Formats: sequence, structure tokens, C-alpha cells
Amino acid sequence: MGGKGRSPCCDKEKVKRGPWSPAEDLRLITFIQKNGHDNWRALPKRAGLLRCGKSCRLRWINYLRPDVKRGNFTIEEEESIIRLHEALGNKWSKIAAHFPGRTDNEIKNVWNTHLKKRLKRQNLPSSSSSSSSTTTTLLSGGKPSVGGGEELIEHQSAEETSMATNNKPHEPCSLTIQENPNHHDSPMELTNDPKELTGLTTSSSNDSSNESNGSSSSSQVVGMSRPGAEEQQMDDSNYFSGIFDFPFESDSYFWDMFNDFEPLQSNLVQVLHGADEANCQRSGLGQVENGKWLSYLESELGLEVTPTESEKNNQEILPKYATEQPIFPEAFDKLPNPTEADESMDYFNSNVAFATQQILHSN
DNA sequence: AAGCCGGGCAACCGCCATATC
DNA sequence: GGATATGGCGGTTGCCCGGCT
Repeated sequence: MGGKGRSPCCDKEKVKRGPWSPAEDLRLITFIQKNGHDNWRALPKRAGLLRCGKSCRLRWINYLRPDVKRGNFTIEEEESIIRLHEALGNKWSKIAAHFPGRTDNEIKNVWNTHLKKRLKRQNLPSSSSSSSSTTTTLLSGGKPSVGGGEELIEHQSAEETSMATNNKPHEPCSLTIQENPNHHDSPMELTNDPKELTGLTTSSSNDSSNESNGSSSSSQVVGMSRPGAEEQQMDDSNYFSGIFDFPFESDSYFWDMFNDFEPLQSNLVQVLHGADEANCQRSGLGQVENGKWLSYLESELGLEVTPTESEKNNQEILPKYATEQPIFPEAFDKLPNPTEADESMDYFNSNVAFATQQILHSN
């Protein structure tokens, strides 16, 4: 191929499309936990997913990664989005960088479905829509300054301040947007450097006082949010603990099951310890232990796959579950579709619940 | 109760930027 | 320097669901 245009990122005839099933989610999560995501294009095949690499990436970034925050946007967040959109335009990824745990897709959706309409309804320029009752501090005159070096927005409510005291040391705790005088390519360039965003947060759904987020109470990742996490997370030990925190913490049956499973216990101890454990995930011991619990989990989920000869020959390279051959689609059908799951539960929890049922039933 | 309609959101598409060979 | 591979981004689509008639 040459010249303009690119070949499709994958063979669309051979990939599954549409909503992700819990089993696919689980498979993607477990694969990335263990192997990271160095190569999105190769990932689906290695993980045994009949998905396009791009689709895997989107699913991970927008939904499955441990620091993603879900639930309704707070007024403060919405106000900030309006401010940032005024300054940056449709640069959703840049805007999202100022909201730890929020994805560009989510912010884009919020803008298109709520904020844009609200502003239109108010028939006011967005800059004058900031009659917030919070302590949100905006630019003097409500307009972003262009060319000046002053702070554009400082946004820290009392609620956020108190929340910040409970944050982990590295967790951002206020939203501060500064014009970086070193950036000349855009007159309104806002910092995207995570290092420049220390103290950045939003009044958020991980605030225990915020009950508006009905689905986040138990299954959401706790406090791992930080800007630039996508680049850093695989090297961050907290990343792994975050992953292991969120799917299972709310389900005592599942915990009980795990407690009875020694290989997993030892694995969790590994995972939940320090930064070196991240490397351990890739080490032989980590792989063995991971393999045990993943095999166990797959077994319980009915996702076991008989390894092919080539897989057997590659056992030291590929983890057991990362088959070179795609998992047979019918294996996924054993799990309920998201829409069939208990609506009161988080999507992932529904998967865990289903697995729990299967396990209890089998016992 | 059934059909219609609109909103919300997850996922896809295609282009661009960057890295690598 | 050009070709190619890959990741990332923004726009758009299409499905699902709740409200309304």
C-alpha cells in the first residue's frame, strides 16, 4: 500500500463488533493486567479476543482501565468543562486531561448531550454561565485571557478541599489551569503535562458524600486517578492494585471464594505489594501464579480453551489464556449480555456476580 | 398496552501525528 | 526522505431505554 490512506486496522470480516460482553471485558482486563498493552494491534490475537485492536484500546481507556471514573458529572465538573471548552474548543483529550478518571469520550458526550444544549437554552455565551454557587473562581470578567500569563481558572470548592485531605499523596486535589508561557503554538494553550497538573482534581463521584452516582458505590476504582495515567499506569504499582481492587471488592461471595483459593491469595499478595510487583507480573513466578488464578477463573466462567500444539510450544512466551487462536465465540455466549444483567449492578460487577453464581452452583 | 420519539451513551470510522524501518 | 505501522483524536452512528401519546 502506498500514498494516502491506510489499510484497515483489522479485517472487519473477522472481528466481532458491537457491545462488549462481560467475558470479553474480563479477558481484556486480565490480559492487560499481566502483559500491559504495548501493542494494541497484536493484543486481540494474543488475548484471544475477536476484536479490533482499536476497539480493545477504546474499551480499555473508556471503560475498563482502573482509574476511570464513572457516574454523573458534578456541577463543578460541568462548569469546568464549559470553561475548558471555551478555551480549547473541541480538544476533548486536552479537556479530559484536566479531569482525572474522565475520558475524552465521556466529556464529549456530556458536552454534546447536556452542556451544549444548556448553553443554547440559556442563550448566553458560555463565559457568562458561570453563576456557580460554589467557590469556583473564574477569570476576572469571566473571560479567558489570551496572551497573558495569569491563571486562567482556579477551581476548588470547599468540598474538594476537604476531599483532598483524604486523597492519596499523589492524587490531585484541585483544578488549576495555567497558561504555559513556553507554549507558543496556541495562544490559549493549557498545560497538559501531568507534572504541571499537580493538585488537579474535580469534585467527584469518588467523593463518598456524592451519592448521585448510583453505579459507582462499590465497583468503581478508588483513587487511582491522575492525569497522564495512560502512559504511566503500567509502571505504577498502584495501577495493579487498582485493577484488583475494583472488580471484586463488593462481592463477599467472590472474596470468600478467593480466600479459599491459595494460588490466588499468594498472587494477590504479590499484586498488592510494591512497585516491583508490577515487574513480578511479568516474571516467571508472577506468570505462574497469575496463570493459576486466571485458569481457575476461566474454568469457572466456562472459557477454558484447549491449547493447540503451537500454544503448548509457546507456553513460556504466551500466557495460558493468551492463546494464539481466538477463543471460540460460543464461549462468550455462556455469559449474559450486559443488557441481561442486573441493572442495579455495575456492568463489571454483573459479570462477577454471574461468575459467582456459576461457582456456587458448581459447588 | 402498544407504538412513537427523543435523549444518552458506547462504539465505530477515518484522519492525523509520530515512530520506526 | 519515503513508506509503513501504530497510537491517538474527534466526529459520527446506531442501539437502548425511558417518557409520552
